[in-house]
Amino acid sequence: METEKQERIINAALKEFAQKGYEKASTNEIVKEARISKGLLFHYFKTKKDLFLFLYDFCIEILLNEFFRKIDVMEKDILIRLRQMTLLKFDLIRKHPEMFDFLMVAYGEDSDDIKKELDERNKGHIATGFKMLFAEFDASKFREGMDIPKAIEVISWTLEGFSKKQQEKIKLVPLNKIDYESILAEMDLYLELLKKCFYR
Amino acid sequence: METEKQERIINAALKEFAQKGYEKASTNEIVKEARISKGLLFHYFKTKKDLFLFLYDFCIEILLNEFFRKIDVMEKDILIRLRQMTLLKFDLIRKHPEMFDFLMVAYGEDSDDIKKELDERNKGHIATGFKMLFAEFDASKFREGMDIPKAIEVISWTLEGFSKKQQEKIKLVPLNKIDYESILAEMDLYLELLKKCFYR
DNA sequence: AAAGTAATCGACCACATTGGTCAATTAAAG
DNA sequence: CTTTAATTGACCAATGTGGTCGATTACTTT
Repeated sequence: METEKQERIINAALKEFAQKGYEKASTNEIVKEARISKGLLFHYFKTKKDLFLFLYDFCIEILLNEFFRKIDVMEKDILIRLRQMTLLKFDLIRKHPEMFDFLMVAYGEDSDDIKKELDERNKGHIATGFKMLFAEFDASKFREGMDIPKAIEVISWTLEGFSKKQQEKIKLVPLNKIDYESILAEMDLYLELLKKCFYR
Repeated sequence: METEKQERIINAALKEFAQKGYEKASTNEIVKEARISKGLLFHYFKTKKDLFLFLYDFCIEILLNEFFRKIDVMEKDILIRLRQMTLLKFDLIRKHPEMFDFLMVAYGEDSDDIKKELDERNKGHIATGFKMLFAEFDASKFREGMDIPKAIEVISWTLEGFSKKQQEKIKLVPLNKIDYESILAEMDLYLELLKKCFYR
């Protein structure tokens, strides 16, 4: 099958699911957007559920792989590591916005039809990866008497809050002229502030 | 009309809208849950839209009023003020969880049918209230050379992140035995940490 | 060229659900 | 006893659903 048609189907489906969630998403809309017939869609994916779960695995595979491949586990400075993770996240959103949106919606999905399958898959991903990200950092950089786990949480929440704020701003601007440099610079101001507070 | 029946209708509608959003919410489900006839619902609220907007105004009135009535605008210590606001939010969620959930969903609603009306209303609320909350605090408490607006954002994001974390925990526990004291105590640890960093 | 096979189509289906109506019944008030 | 208000639920046209299937097209293989 031509890869271009494949892409059309995948993109159409991602978009539809991301926009409306599993149940409200319409296979009719998907085939319309992908410019294929109803029959073809159900020829390749036997059911709506199959389609959804295929997309899920597909996106996880790509996004998570890219994330873990690029991350530098040798970096022992937790502040830099968190900064790096945030940057990676930004990149993924920029490069694969549809996949990212889809996964976000899938994560919050609670339709009985797919909940079980989704939970199973998540156990693997979440448990496997995200513990590793905070392991073996250099605790000696923190000030004495500092509650380090709490400090790390504060940093994470700050980065998260900042990201969300930027994400909302970006939605209102034409994509071609977004000044990533200045966003990055601003983020570093927050990190500098926290560094002065938390580090020796 | 009996207040008890009123409450049944309101609660049923809040629950349904909060659960499924405006469009997916079913008037049939609402009347079933409220144990009234279809006709009666549309006798009081001419359309689904009317019902939704009534609920919105109803909840805003109650929750926002309660919030602004209880908040102490004389408190000049921004850390204490933010702490207070978080506590108030906790209280509101505990006392009116359905209303809170409903407003959260309503806030993210983007159905064409109601978007216009919702935006109009929001302009008023958001603009009016939330600027005031950060006005006239005592900036002299901060360390010299500190970027105060950024510091305040960090505090806000921390409180937000902490709240969300607790909210998720709470969902998994039977409501009767939640230890609010210890949650509060833990929150104060974060605030203490930030105070040491940001204040003189 | 013929035969076979895989890709593709779109009309069609049975079914569920929707927001909303309305003539009729019951309950309350004057 | 009459008037008025509250309340019912069967009913409606419309829309949309996920999925099927026999027919058609396009491509290979013989």
